[in-house]
Amino acid sequence: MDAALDCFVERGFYGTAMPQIAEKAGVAAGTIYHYFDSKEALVNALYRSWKTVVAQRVFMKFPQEASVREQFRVMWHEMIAFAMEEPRAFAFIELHNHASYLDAESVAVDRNLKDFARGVIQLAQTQGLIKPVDATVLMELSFGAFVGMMRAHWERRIELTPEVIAKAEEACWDTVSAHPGTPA
Amino acid sequence: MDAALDCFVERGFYGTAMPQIAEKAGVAAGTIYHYFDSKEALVNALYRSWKTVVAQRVFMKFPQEASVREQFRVMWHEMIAFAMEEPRAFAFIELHNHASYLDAESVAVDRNLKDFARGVIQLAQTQGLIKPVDATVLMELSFGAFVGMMRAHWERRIELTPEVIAKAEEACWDTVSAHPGTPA
Amino acid sequence: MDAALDCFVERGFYGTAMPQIAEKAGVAAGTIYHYFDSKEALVNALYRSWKTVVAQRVFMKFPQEASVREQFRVMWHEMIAFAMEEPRAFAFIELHNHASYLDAESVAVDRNLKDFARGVIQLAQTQGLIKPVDATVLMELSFGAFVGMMRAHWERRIELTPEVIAKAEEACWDTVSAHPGTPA
Amino acid sequence: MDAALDCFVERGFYGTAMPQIAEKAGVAAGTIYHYFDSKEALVNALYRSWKTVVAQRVFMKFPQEASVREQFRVMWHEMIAFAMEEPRAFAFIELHNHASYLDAESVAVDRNLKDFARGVIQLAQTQGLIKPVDATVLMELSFGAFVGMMRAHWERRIELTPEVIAKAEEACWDTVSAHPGTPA
DNA sequence: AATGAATGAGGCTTCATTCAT
DNA sequence: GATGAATGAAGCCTCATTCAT
Repeated sequence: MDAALDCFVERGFYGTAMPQIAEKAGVAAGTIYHYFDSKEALVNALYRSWKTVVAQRVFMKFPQEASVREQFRVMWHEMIAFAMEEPRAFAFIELHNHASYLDAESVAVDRNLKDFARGVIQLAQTQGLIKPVDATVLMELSFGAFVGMMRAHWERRIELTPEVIAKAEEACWDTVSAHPGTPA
Repeated sequence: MDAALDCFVERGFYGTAMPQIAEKAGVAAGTIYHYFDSKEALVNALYRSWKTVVAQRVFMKFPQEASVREQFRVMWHEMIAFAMEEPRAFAFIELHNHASYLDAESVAVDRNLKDFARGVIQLAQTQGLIKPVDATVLMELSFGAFVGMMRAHWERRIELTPEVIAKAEEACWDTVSAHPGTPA
Repeated sequence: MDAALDCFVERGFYGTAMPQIAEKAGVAAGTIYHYFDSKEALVNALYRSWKTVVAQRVFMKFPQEASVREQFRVMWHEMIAFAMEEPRAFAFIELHNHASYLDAESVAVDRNLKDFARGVIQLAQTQGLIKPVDATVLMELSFGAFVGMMRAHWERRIELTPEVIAKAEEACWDTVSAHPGTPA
Repeated sequence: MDAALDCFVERGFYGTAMPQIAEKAGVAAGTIYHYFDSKEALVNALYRSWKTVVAQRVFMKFPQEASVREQFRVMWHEMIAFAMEEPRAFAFIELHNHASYLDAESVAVDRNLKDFARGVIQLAQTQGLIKPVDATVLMELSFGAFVGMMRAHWERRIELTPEVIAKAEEACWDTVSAHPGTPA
């Protein structure tokens, strides 16, 4: 249900009432329960659905054979592209704290993408291209920087032109690179 | 009310019931209303209170005369120190999306610290020490990286040893530095 | 909701709890809110509904062509009939002070009937049949006398036999008549 | 407590909170309980106090030796005078339905004045000066007319000039008089 | 005597969920 | 499959009352 996304983005899980979602969707309140067992089931389905979309995009576009620098760039731009095309979905999955109602499966879907990214980093570390720091830390720093930028964009505190995006990507590469500042 | 912090951290604003807070605080539900007009007033007071603590720490310790590199390091460590000493407060103010219930004053307090950080960055940019990118973007990237790391720490996905912290700080400096990789 | 009438009559608007109404109606408390937005909406709907019933009765039965004396008698007996047939409704709309929660529309409905009655009096004054006193004053005196009698009846301090009613009607006619005491 | 009068007049007994009364009185909430055992005790004390004032006025001024017509006039004007001098007190005791919280003593005080008035009427009836109708009915009609007029005055729907008051008094006399329309 | 913080029951209202249609 | 009225527990908040100061 796409209406649920709107509601959850705006007021969070607990702040959203099922009748509100139903109204925005143009259906009766009871109808939702034909498709989802409960409010939690709905939010988890929504979360998994969008997390999977992101993962699909990143996995599909990931250039296995390209250089690490290029791989980083592609992943980064893919996530930006998603965040720009589906701002509400991005805000929902990344700008809210879901800890208290996500089920095991949703958590697993989330870990999937992060594990993949960490794997890429770890591989690159063996080649000396990435800083010799715990890969999870680097991944979180890098992803956190990205999320921070997108949050500012969501709150209209910055404007993301292609140039800004490119510069920000370089800056994030510097975050993880073993040889930052080196021309791509 | 310190009990409110616990509750809000765990389940967010809408997910927390006033009686829950009262019980955790060991007082009657009605008592809270002697000190706060409403649940919203409470969450705003809490938010402002802790945001102010962070701002105080950063402002007090900020080395006006030191090098930009040193200034960055101090600010970063000051925030880390706060996040480690008051993990719940940090999780509350940075790991949740407060957009729908913060009042104007709370928003202003938040902007205060960010404006300060941006000012520091802008000044350093005139000296050519920081990347020539929109200062807000750099600030959000850097702060976002920090928050991302702390979120991973909060979720026990990474462990923050002094060494990891130092390395992470360097990585974040590389994010904004015009000459990353240069020894401090 | 007819149960609301019972409750409001007995303890007034503020003295009545929604759950009490729900219980008396044999429904759940929440059910009331499918039909009325709030307690105030409920009391206003109830007030308007009954005021309209009274107005309808008086308007329908009003003998446009009859003598003023006959018109007065008809209006008076129509109101008595209503008060006797629907004692709770009458007690609710006339024996309570609604000032603090009636909305504009409810006030308008009320004014409707009083304007009509005043108009009748004013017309009769031009014929010299009614005392040359401000029509509103006469109307309020007359209606007040009626309400006073009904209040005493409600409180079981008097018994209203047909004979008493007829005598009271005559007395009230004397109140407004320019030639009281004249045989009808 | 004079502040209580203001509150009760405006929103009734159940609609008024003790802290509101305390605030308006400029004292602490607890202070009220030094003088009154409960909210009900307070409202009953207030009711009795003012009812007694009215009774005192009427009894004191009642011209035992004068004509019935004069007695009626005096009682009527005495009540008008009270209602004009203490409009809030009058509105409180006569414009609200107190049935659900008045105690036995308060009811007795009320009955006192009405019994007196009825006695006067009954005596006059033996002289053939008053209509041969149940005395209580006549008394309620007359008093109801008075209250109706004062309610309209309270709601600013009429203006009570001395002339209007005199005319209204005559009209009310006609209500009860066995020979209405006869010059005083 | 006066205070006002504290209480906790209870009031109004919302909401996730059910179920007869 | 879809509806939406109904439910009743639970949420936010108020309030009469108490009591330590």
